[in-house]
Amino acid sequence: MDTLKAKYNFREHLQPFVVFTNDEWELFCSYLEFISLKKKTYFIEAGKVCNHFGFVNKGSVRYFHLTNDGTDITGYFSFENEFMSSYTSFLKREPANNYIQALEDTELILISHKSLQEMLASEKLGHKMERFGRLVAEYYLCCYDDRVTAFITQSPEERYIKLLESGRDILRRMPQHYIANFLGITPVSLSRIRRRILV
Amino acid sequence: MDTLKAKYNFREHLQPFVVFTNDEWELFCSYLEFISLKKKTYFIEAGKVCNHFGFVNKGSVRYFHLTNDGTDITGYFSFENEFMSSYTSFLKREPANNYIQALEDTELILISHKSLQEMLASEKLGHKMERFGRLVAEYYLCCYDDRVTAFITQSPEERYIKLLESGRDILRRMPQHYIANFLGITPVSLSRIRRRILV
DNA sequence: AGAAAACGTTATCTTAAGATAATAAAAACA
DNA sequence: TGTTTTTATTATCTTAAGATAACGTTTTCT
Repeated sequence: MDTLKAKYNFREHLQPFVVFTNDEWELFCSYLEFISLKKKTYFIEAGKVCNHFGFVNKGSVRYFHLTNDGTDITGYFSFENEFMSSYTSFLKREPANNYIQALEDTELILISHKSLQEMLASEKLGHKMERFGRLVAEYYLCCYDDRVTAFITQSPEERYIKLLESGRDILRRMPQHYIANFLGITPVSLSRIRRRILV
Repeated sequence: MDTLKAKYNFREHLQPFVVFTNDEWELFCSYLEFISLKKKTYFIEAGKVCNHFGFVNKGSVRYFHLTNDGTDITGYFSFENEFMSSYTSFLKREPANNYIQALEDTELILISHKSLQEMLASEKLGHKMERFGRLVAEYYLCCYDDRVTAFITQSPEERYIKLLESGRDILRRMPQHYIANFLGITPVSLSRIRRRILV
């Protein structure tokens, strides 16, 4: 991985959340880790504590759950230039209840929990990192809020149509059965919905 | 409302998120507003921007959506000693898509968006308020994450049983048709589920 | 206390989702 | 290139959820 380019790209995509001075940026970068994940390998597995918060520099990942009867249910995706973590596990220091798997060869920029704590506690970066953390959490909170609202106010068909209208990457890049899981239905059911709304 | 007692209680319940020195606390308090909400009145209505983040000192509130065909769908509740806001609207400064209504005579401690911005920008409170905001957002993020996971991995019946096992306040204090909405199903359907699991 | 509203259950009917299996097409791979 | 594997659709059957209405009970209101 070209870490120089990766850093540059990361800084770019951090702008909506935090803008660093050059000095701060150098310090911040000293905490970063860069890893590559081969297709189909795991970033985190259920039962293990997620120790990193990440940024997808290249590639994409899939979040999924394994239910008691062994069914694989996809809950979310992160594409390049998006954050990625088993966030609840990372924050609570509890075992994750989901897996995160690379869907293609993927480059990640990681911040370990320990590094984050150090930055939060540091004189130079602390304040800015608190803000960064707040804005990231708020951003995802709003996303989750939308999603919960969709589950309680809309039918599966309505949720799918909304997703279509949103034009999100998911539609172009993910197989349909993952999308079905994401919408809270079975792949067979989504296939039927698609036929229904075509007529 | 006894604002002295309310402040004391608020400080107590803020502890998991932020611990203020006495000086900081005085300053913080100078930004607070105290209001009482009569039963059935609204804290926020859909279409209006939510300008306050609140804490329920006494009473309880219900969050609900009105769908296009006029159906009222309850999405959430806040009881005493919990936070309360149309958070997405508050954060994004966009019109809310939901209502928040007092279920009984309710006492609220409020922070206006303007006050919060001032605190965040202030020398004395800024850093601590960033952290406070971060921890609150993270807390709710985890709650939402659980809820979304329940929607995609569990059946309505399983969700209800989990709720039963959780022993949450909702069960004791909310009418069943609100609980049904909260679980993403109709009241009639919840009634059937209850009968099913009794046998 | 009496009237009105809200609530929970039940019944009926309709609709759609889950489970499962078969099939065909597309993609991955080796 | 030829072979798996993955994917999407379709069919059948079963199950449960939505819509609606009726009913009795409880709660709220005045």
